[in-house]
Amino acid sequence: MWFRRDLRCQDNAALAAAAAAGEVAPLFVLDPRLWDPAGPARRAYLLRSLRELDRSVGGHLVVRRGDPAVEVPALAHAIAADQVHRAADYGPYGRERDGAVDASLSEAGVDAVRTGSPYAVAPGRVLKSDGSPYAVFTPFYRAWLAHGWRKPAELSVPLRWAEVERPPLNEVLDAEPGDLPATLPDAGEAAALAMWRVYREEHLSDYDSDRNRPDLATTSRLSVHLKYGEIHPRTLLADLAQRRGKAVDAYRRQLCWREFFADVLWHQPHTAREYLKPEMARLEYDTGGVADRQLRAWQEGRTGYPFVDAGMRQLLGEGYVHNRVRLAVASFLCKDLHLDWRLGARYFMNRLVDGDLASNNQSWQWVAGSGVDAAPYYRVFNPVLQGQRFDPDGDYVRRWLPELRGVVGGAVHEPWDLPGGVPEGYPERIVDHKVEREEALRRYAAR
DNA sequence: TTTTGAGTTGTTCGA
DNA sequence: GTCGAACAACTCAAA
Repeated sequence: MWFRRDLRCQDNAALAAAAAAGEVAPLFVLDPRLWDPAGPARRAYLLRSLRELDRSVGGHLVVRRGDPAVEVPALAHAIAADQVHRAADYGPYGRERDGAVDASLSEAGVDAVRTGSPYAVAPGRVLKSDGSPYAVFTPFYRAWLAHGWRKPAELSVPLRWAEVERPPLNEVLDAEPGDLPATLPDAGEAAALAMWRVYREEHLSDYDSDRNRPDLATTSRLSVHLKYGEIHPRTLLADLAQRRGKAVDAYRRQLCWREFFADVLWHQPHTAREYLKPEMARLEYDTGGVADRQLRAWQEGRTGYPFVDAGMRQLLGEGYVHNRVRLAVASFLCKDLHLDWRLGARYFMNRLVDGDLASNNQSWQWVAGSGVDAAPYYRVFNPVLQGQRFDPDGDYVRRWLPELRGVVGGAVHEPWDLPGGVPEGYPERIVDHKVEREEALRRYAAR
């Protein structure tokens, strides 16, 4: 069983298929093509998740480093496996890699068996009546619901792990990188299931009303666990099906956004890095020394707009940002600083512990007006209003900006209006939102 | 086949 | 303070 982005044993269709075929040797390949660009937070998290997976598979996990097209057939040969099981991967690189691995397995006379995917509905399966893919979310959502999905996968026979000679995991796994966020979520399947259980019972019912509130703990924070497949969306959907209400519908709808973006990437792999709407690349962007300094201020959470800065400090501190705040900081980069969305997307992918190529890049394109079902260009987020609306008491801002902890209440969103002026140590605004909003509208209209 | 109307996570303005 | 319109353009499904 070749584990990739499905680091779990429960509700794992590929693992169930492997178990049904006989003794299973669990394998993970640390692939430099994925490891190198992952950034410190995801590297550290993956190492922790692999240790947890090793525990789940009774200490039998084999970890190898290198090109999967070499390492997977090599292990298959060494233990005389007749099948290699894996789930589907729908990313641009994953497709290419899996094709190469399948080819080398086939040469070696080993069956490559593909079962399941990281999604409830595999990308490419939901199509319009004319056979073309959806480009708007709501119709996709309706068709996705109508399409439906399988029940969680169950083992038909108990798992039996093959005894494979392997060096101790500590000798194979790298030391954790430096430059880590101060806190990372607990890794592994058990942690993911526990998170979901608590969320489902205690917070889900508030999801509809409070999910946009970064000051409250009202989102499930399962993104990182979904990213690494420590829990399958089908597991969540099966639980949701037992419940009724607007909160349940809203949560299911958010899961569908993840599937929608994966579907878009599947149909148009180049959108992982490039504009879905190429004409948007003609937009007039700021470049040069000032733009570089402003990008750095944004990255470090020193723009002078508290809601934006709190988000960027949360990214540094946790490798995670609340979804509402991701929208606000992304809008700020694109519309207030007039920078290319790809700069923001790249930085996010470097720092996020839950960084998912499809969700990250399609969402950035949505904000920039270049994606599917994109925000209209005149939809410019006002960082002060967003703060006042979604962090009314300023608790979220104070949590991440120690310089502003002395300010009471929602006034913290406009530190320049405080009686004593901007508190010591907190920067003045690097741009005037009112001016830059007009400038953004001008540039988008002129495109 | 063509038309029509709803949809898309926001802000600002003026009545 | 509240509310609807305006801010484009385009997809999609129903009529």
